Amino acid sequence: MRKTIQKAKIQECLCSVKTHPTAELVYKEVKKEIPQITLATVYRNLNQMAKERKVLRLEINKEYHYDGDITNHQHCVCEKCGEITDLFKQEINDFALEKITNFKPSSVTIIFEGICFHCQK
Amino acid sequence: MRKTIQKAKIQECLCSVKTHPTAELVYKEVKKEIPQITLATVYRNLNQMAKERKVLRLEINKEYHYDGDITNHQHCVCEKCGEITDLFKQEINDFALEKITNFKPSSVTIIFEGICFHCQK
DNA sequence: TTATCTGCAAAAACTTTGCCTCATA
DNA sequence: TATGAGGCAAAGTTTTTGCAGATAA
Repeated sequence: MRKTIQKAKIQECLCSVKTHPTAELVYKEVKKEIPQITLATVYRNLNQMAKERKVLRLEINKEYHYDGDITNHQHCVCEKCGEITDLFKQEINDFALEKITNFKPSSVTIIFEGICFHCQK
Repeated sequence: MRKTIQKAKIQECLCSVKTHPTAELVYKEVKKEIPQITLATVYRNLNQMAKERKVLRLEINKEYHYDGDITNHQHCVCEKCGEITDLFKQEINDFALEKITNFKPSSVTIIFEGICFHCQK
């Protein structure tokens, strides 16, 4: 895997936000600094990085969302506004992994769907 | 919501399998009994049933997979063969829901990715 | 130098939608 | 018989792919 400016900026972009952007959003952001970049390049790099577990890929509402934070955590998705927020409860993952048998998990994905703090008002 | 043969057969199909089929697979199955049925009808009904929480809709590998079992459980997805199996550990969901704050969850989705029992050999 | 990566454009895959007809209630 | 549902075809969205030229090592 060769170092390129595109790759570096994509990773930089993902690590600097907590919004779990889609490839499209990463593209728009990175394009500000590298105008000639294409969506295909963004997809290719994000896929590669996800495969190497350098970023997290979530499937939410029929789109891939990416997360630069690869520490174990969970996600909350608001059914009203669509916002994706993090929940850091390591013990949830630990508990879940403890219970599993007959299957060798390499990852656990835990997603809560519901109404976020703001939309509850 | 009006009763139709299509709807009934789709639900029947989902409830009789443990394979978490996609709309396409449900379509192929139901088509054996209702040859004139279309994929669009299957999608429309599955979406409706998912919204009414009569079936479960999972997003796995960029496809919707449907589950006729709406009791609380978890899913294991094999990274080799793609098989989706159920894991019934109610306590995992309970534990997860217990830990959550500032968010009103209506559902929890817990997916383990890894290598299934068969592919481990 | 050479193998990998990017940009561009086109294709692919999955899902939804519009419109008209049919059938349930 | 009135309205919701299905069939058909087309469109929409998101993601992937092939190829030729560019670039990192």
